Amino acid sequence: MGRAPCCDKASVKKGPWSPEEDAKLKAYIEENGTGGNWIALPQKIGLKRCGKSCRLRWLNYLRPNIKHGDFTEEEEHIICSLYISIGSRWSIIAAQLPGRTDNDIKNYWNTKLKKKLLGKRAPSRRARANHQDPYLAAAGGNMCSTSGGGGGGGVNNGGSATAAATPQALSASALERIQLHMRLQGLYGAFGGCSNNDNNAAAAAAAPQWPKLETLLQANKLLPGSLPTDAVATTVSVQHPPQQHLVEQSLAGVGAGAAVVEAAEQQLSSAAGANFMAAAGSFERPSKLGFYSPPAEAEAASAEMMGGYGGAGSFGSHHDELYEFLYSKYGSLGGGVAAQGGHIPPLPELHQCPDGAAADEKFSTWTTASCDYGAAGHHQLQGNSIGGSLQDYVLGEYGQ
DNA sequence: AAAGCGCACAACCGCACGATA
DNA sequence: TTATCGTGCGGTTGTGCGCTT
Repeated sequence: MGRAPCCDKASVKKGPWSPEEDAKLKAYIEENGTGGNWIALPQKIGLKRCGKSCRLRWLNYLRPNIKHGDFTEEEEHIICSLYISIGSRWSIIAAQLPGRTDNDIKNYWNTKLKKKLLGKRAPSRRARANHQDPYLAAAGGNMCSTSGGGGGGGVNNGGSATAAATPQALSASALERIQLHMRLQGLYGAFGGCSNNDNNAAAAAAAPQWPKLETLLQANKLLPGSLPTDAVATTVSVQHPPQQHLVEQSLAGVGAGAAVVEAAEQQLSSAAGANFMAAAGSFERPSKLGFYSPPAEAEAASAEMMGGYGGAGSFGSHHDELYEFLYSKYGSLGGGVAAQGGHIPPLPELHQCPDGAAADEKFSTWTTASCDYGAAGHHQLQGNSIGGSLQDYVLGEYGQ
C-alpha cells in the first residue's frame, strides 16, 4: 500500500509564489508560528498551496535573515571543505553558513562553485543523459589505468572490496569529492604515469590549486616554515556557542596540531568570524541528520578510527560510500604507501579538539578533519587517516 | 529580429526518518 | 509491533533572463 499524498495535488497551486501569497504566509507565521503542522497551515490561512511548498517557501525565502547570492570567499572555502568531507549534505553545510539555505548552497555549488573548482562546465541537460565527464573518469574510471583492460576501470578491485564498494559503484558525487581532494592536495601532479595523455593534459591544465588556499596561507601565516607546501590540508572548525555562531577556517600543517588550529581561530575570528557573528540567531542546527547507516564492517572501522575517543558506541558516526570504498580497499583507514616514503606526505591528523571540549554528537569524515555539533557550543576537530588511504589509492592507481 | 542555448534560481518530487497512536 | 503521519532532505525539473549566433 502506497502512502497517501501529502495534499490534493489537483487542488493546490504550483509554480512561483505571488507577492500576495508570500505576504500571507509571512504574516501568519510571524504572528502565530507554524503551529507545528505545515500540512494544515495553508488551509488555515487560505492558501491553495501544499504544506511542503509553504515550508520550503518560508525556509528558503521568507524567513528572516536569509542571504541570497554574493557568496564570500570564506563561504566558498567552507562549502568546498565540507563537501569533500561529508558530500552533498547540504543542510549540514548550510548550518555552518548562517543565513544561507541548503537550497541556495546546493544551487551555488551545482551552477558555479563546482565549475570553478573542477574547471569544467556543467553538461547541458540534454547532454547529461549520456555524457561521462572526463574528470570524473579520471578520478574513478579507466582513463589513467596502466594495467587494467577496458571496462573494469583503473581501480584495483582486490582485497575485501564488496560489490557495494566497488569503484564502479562509486557515485559521481563520491568521485567529485576524490577529485576535489586531489586538487586541493595538488595530487594531479602525481599523475605522471597516466596513460591517457590527452585527458591528463586536460586535467593538469584545468587543475589550478584551490585558489583561496594560498591566499589564506599568506594572509594568516599559519604554517610552520618547515612544512612542505604540499603537506597543507584544509580544515574547518565549527563552533556553536549559544549566543553566537562562529565559523572559522583554519589551515593546519602536518604536526601542527591543535595549537595551529587555535592560532588560526584567533587570527580569523576578527575577520571571517565577525561576519558570521553578525548573523547570530539566524542559525538553526539541523534536527535530523539523516545519516546513512553503515554496515557492520564500516562500523568496526569507525571504532578503529575513533580509537581514543571512546569507540564507535559513543559517536554518531557518519559513513558514506567513499568511506566504505576506502576501507574495503585498505582494510583500515591508516595511510600506508604515501606515509612510508611516498613523495606526497600523509595528511595531517588532528587528534585534539582545540578547546578540549567534549562533543555530544559527531560525524566522522574521510578527510582530514570533521566538524562536530557540540553540546553547549563546544566543538571538536576529529582527526582520521582516510585522507592517507585516499592518497594511497590515488598514487597506487596513477602515480606509480 | 529571432531562434537557440546556457545559466541561475525557485520550486517540486520522492524517499527516509522519527514520532506517535 | 505496526501503521500512519508530518517533516526534512537531496536530487531533479521548471522557468525566466541574457547572451550568442
